[in-house]
Amino acid sequence: MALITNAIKGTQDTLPKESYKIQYVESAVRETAENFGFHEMRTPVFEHTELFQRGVGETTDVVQKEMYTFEDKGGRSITLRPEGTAGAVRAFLEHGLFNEGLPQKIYYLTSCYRYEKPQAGRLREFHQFGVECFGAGAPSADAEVISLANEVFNYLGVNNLALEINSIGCPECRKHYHKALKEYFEQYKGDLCETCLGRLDRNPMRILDCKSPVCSGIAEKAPTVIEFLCDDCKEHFESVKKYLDAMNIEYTVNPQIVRGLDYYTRTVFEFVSKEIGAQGTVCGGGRYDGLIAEMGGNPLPACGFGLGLERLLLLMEAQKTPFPEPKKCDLYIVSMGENANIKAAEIATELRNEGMCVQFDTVGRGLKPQMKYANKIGALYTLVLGDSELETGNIKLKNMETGNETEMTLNDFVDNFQSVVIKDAMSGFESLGVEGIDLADILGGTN
RNA sequence: GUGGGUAUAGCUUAGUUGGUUAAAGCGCCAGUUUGUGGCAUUGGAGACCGUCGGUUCGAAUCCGACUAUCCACCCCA
Repeated sequence: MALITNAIKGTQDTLPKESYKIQYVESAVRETAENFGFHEMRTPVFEHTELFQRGVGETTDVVQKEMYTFEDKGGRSITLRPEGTAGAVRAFLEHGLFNEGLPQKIYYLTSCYRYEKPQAGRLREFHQFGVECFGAGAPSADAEVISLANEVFNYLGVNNLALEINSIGCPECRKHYHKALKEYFEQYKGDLCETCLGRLDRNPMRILDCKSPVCSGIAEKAPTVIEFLCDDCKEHFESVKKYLDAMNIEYTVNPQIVRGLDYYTRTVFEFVSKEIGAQGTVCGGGRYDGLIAEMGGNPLPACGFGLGLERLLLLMEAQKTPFPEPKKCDLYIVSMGENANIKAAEIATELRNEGMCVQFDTVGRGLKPQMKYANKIGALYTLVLGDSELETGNIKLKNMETGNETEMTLNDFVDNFQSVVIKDAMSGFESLGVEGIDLADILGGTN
């Protein structure tokens, strides 16, 4: 296939027949975030490369080998954001949001870019819903963001997600832990895999994450971070758990969780699924008390998470989670001849202004193909408009589901179509035994 | 970056031990019905069989390289 008709490796198109699903997910996360008092922040897709080097951490894989970095025409090194937190912190500092009352609770829905080899649940362009809670150091903040993610899953009806939490402590207790880990792993120096040997000096915590059976076997008996937490960190972690219990959120403590971004401190967590392949982390996050100071601000605690929308969609597909049906065409006007088509345009404009979805012929086809098309797009009603209708002013409105035709004058139709549709929709719902219909829903939220 | 699988129409696939015009279903367009969709039926459009090279009288089929894609490692959402 020609280059220009191929999307870039690791990117995806969302086609019109699928887009209602992602729109539904987006509206769900927005609504949930707003209910928690978080407000949207939008930042540019690209930033100075240094921002991510500093924020995400020079030694991380993300920075070392996965960034889309290029030089712009002014000679600046620019990078497409590989994650959302660094840019959010930058904007927080740049606009002095710390002066607008703490905590500042923000969320974002953005694309992220990482140069990785694509596989199930891993793309080069992917989309994240993320939240950040700036200036909140109490354990209740950790629980709050976890709870927000949890509510998103509840809202969407996603289940079988395991919440795993851990505390990796503050820099002070981690220093002691690193030392202990190194001592432990050095006993097994001969057995560790090559990558883990390298990790031994740089960051022994990563060995805990190794998937090699030998290393993970050794890691199983390694000392856990939790044993090395200082009193403050220990108390913080215990308190987070109390909040989670109070909020009725199930979790397991997994001492093996080590996040790959350098900025995390204390609480880290993941929501993990076994149903979407090897990349099972749908949502990951935690506390990053050192990051704001690292970026040049006055020290402020913070926490947040990132949630992969593609992975969430994969999970919903795997679980056959129902999506609300997308809005269909209320009326298709089958027109014959130019005069009728012009009249159709006039009627369509009027009804569209009332919030109805109305379509008419733009191809120049005959009656039958137009009927077929109306059927294909799922039009609820059709109305045939030809010379005789224009002359007499009488029309037949056809309900495409039942096939019933109702005779009326064209003027009556234009005035009353909206209420006809509503009445039919109501009776449809009643026959299903559904109660408490919100009129605004039926009208597509236009009133 | 390292492995493994796959590559035939828009989609899902068939294609014999290599044999001449590459097949079907769905979808698309149109007719059967001079003004009424779904069902049925008939016809039509649509594929240099991923690309390049090799073996052969002859390659969708065998071999090689490349590319793309999927899955896994690594890492992460």
